[in-house]
Amino acid sequence: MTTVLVADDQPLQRLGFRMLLESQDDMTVLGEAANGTEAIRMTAELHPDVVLMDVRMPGLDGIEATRRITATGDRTRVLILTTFDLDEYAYSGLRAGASGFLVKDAQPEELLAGIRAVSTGDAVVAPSLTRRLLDAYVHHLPAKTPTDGPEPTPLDARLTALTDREREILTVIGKGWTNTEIAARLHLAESTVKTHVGRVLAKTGSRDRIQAVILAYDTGLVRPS
Amino acid sequence: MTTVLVADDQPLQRLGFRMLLESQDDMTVLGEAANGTEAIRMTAELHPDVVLMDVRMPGLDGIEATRRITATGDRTRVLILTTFDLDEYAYSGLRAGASGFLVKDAQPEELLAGIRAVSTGDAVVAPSLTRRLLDAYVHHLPAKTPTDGPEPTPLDARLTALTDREREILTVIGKGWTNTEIAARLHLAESTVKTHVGRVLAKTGSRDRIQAVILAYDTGLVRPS
DNA sequence: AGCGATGTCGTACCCGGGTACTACGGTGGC
DNA sequence: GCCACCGTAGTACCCGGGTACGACATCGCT
Repeated sequence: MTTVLVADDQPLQRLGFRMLLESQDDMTVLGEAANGTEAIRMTAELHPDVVLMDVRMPGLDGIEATRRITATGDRTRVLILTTFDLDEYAYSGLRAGASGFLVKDAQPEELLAGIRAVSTGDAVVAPSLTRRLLDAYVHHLPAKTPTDGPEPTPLDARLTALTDREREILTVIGKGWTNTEIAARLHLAESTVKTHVGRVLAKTGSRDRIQAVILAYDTGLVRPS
Repeated sequence: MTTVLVADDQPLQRLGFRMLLESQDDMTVLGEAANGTEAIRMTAELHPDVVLMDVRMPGLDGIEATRRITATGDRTRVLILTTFDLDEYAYSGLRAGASGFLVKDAQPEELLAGIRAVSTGDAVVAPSLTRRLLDAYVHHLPAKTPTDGPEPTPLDARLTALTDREREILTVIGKGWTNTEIAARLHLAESTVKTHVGRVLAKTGSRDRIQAVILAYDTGLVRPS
């Protein structure tokens, strides 16, 4: 059963979503939020699998709400919806940690498929956006461009939020050390290690140390031996 | 009207495919096969335009069935489906004469588009595979004419001790999947997953799945995303 | 026909990992 | 002087991971 929180300032729109989702026997709507602040509070309270997040809302908008929700390291995934396929929303939304970005005029089936996808950890992007998103992405990727070479460590944005100590912890996590080993070799109490690890997971949006290991490799913080 | 034969050992999966295909007014399902042998027999009998072929089936598997079907010189095209984007399957599948190779968790639209494509003689490959497939191809281009060397196994010695299934398990461990997720996506009991994981750890000399993740990355079994 | 390898599923048990708190000393900035 | 941040440490609790069994079906090989 996928639990969903609907965040949209339009009551009628919320009702539409609720009707659609409740018609599915594998989905249930935990609640409705009318703005970003409510969405954050209700997410912390109800822990839905997925938050259906409208971009335009009075007060705290959907992008900022997404950023704060994903920053908690909670298991909740955010699927952003907007009326228009404006690029800047998509970019900032996905950078804010959203698992997906769809346009509101999509087919109901697309929306449902999108919710199911993000609930299992996958990501979805509206087809109308995919191409432009990919273009922008690959424009940032290539190491084979002869122009700019001085990029040894383009670390993931998620790593910049870490303190030095936390990055150190992430490094040894990436080496496969257990909490006990970390405590022994760094002359710390195991409880302290747990505190650090917990903060690293929260800040990087990793659900467990395995995800953190993968992140360490993907960002190059730890290199294959 | 495109006629399709569905070959998959999972009744539920077959039902899903049938529902999807029958909902299209330009497609119809001629029949369902639960293993490779049945698929071959029913293909010879019904002459479908396309066979939707699962890789993993009891008895004769999808790859071998594909080989025998395409060897008949019949007009029937084979579109291979698998749960994972495992390279060896793709290689051997396409070498077996398949017209396409898609992953099961693709969007229904992708699947439908794929069926229509192969029915008209085109070929389709899952986006997640395209890159590696191209890499492999260009790697085969320079001066090498390998007739018997389809197995690029520079893998760590510890990996050779694993069975195919166990290597699959290690791959998804490397992707950070939990046992519960593995069970769900591979249609296995969690106890079975635990058994596999335990054997993988024992054979690779890993004390826990974190070490296994590291091994998967170090050997290149899983590549940084 | 028998046998080993492989894949599947189950139960029972223990332990490390992760969370949710609280707490306190040091340090640097304003 | 105060406060935000950081690093340290503790307790209590729950759950997923890993281990150790046993069991059964299929398949390939001899």
